[in-house]
Amino acid sequence: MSRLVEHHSHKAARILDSARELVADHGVRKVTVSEIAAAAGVGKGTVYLYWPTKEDLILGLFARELLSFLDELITRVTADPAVVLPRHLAPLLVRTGLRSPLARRLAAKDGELLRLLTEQAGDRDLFDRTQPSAMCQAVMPILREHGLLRQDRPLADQSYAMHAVLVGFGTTMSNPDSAPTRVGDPGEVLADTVALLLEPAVAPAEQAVTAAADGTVAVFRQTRDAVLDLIDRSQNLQQ
Amino acid sequence: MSRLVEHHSHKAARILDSARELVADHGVRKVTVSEIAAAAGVGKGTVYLYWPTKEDLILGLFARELLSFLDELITRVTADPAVVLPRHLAPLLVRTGLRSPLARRLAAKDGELLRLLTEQAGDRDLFDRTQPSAMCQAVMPILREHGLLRQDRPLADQSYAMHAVLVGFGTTMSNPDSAPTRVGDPGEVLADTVALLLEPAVAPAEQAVTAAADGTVAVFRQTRDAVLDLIDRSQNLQQ
DNA sequence: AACTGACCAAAATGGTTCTATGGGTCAGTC
DNA sequence: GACTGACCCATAGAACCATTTTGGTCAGTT
Repeated sequence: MSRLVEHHSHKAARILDSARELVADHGVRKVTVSEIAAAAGVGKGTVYLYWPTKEDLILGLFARELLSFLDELITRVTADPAVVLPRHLAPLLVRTGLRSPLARRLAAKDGELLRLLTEQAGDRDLFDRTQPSAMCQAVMPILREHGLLRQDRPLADQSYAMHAVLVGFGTTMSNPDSAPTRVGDPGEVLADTVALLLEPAVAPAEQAVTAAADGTVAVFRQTRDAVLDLIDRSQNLQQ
Repeated sequence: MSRLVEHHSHKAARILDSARELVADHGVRKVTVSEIAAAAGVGKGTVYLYWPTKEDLILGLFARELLSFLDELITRVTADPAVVLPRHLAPLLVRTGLRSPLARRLAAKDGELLRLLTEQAGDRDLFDRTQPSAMCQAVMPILREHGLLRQDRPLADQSYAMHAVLVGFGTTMSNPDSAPTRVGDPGEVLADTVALLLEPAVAPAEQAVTAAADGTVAVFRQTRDAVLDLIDRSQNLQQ
């Protein structure tokens, strides 16, 4: 039984789709519940059947984007454990992040969205866990433990560098005009950068890669569960 | 004969010092010419003896910060050509940038300062030239030409990667709380990152390093001249 | 010549009043 | 039970106006 209201209600699904589109285009502050309802082809009261407040709707929206993000990561890593190799993981994280419209709005400093995400302690905790720094902190030790990272540098330095590289490439890839040169595929440059920086000279055994993939997926699943919990909290109780 | 008015007038020097401090603390919009004059211990009319408008004063301020930045780079590279090695140059650029209060305000999106710097075409050109992307675009080909960069990757990719790394480390170093781990000296991590990423396996000859340093200093001098030209334009004609 | 600060006029600001907006509710409908 | 949209009321925003502020000037002083 799915915990997502849109899996049980077509109208709820349409409300979320409309909300996502409007908020991505105009930002939280500029979008009204009336507009969302109109775009979804439902009455305004219908929105309040599913979400207690506008704020809960927006939180639920952001949480679903995170869910998609995590599901993409989990799906890709489960299908091919080699995806956790830094050269594959870094471009995947950045590319998937860049395809998340609310995350991009957040990165571009949408004040109202940031305020919503950080005013409740529980929500802030989740928000913090989706930042590149938390991802690096959680995942890098696992990669290191299984030999996917070179062993001749301190892990703390490697985590810091990975974080800085993700931030730098994420920022530059989201604003190509700021880049000094045009490159074919920035994701490939990132892959190469991370490979040179972090990967060992000798490729790790397949078993080690698989073990690292399992560990990484476990972390992603934990975060995913926390996201589902937030979604539960933001919806009205289902009958 | 120096083109900087503060080298000829003690009062002009005090005005600049006061302006720098006030703008660094409060931002352009919140600071008045009266406050600057009072803090400098001069009459308000005195400010207009040296600068035609408030805007010109602020532009002159920013230009002087750039001048300091460039002078620091030129001084260090001239003193020790090895400073142009990527492992030394990258931390130098980031550290020196982080010690520039107006540049930091700009990075933190001080709207009024950004508006001032970009509304005149000539000023915008200069502003653009001080961005990391322009620096990379101008300097990387020189390093490559003299063998300071590995030759097994396209130069365009290397420039892009260097830019992304500078942006990522600059952003993270200016906001340590956002980092995943505490590291002793982030500048050292940056140095190591850039060395692994860009430097050739075999260290270049000393002559090559010196030649690269000369070429790099020439580029910095050109930018420096442009900055001096802007300073000239922002001051009242000297008698 | 260098400098000052009173002065001017334009712009900004703060306060008040009035109108518009929008989050949320709920009686009525299907 | 699911849904609707008129309605309510708190808040935001617009318009207006009086006052204050500030960029820039310049007659007078040293």
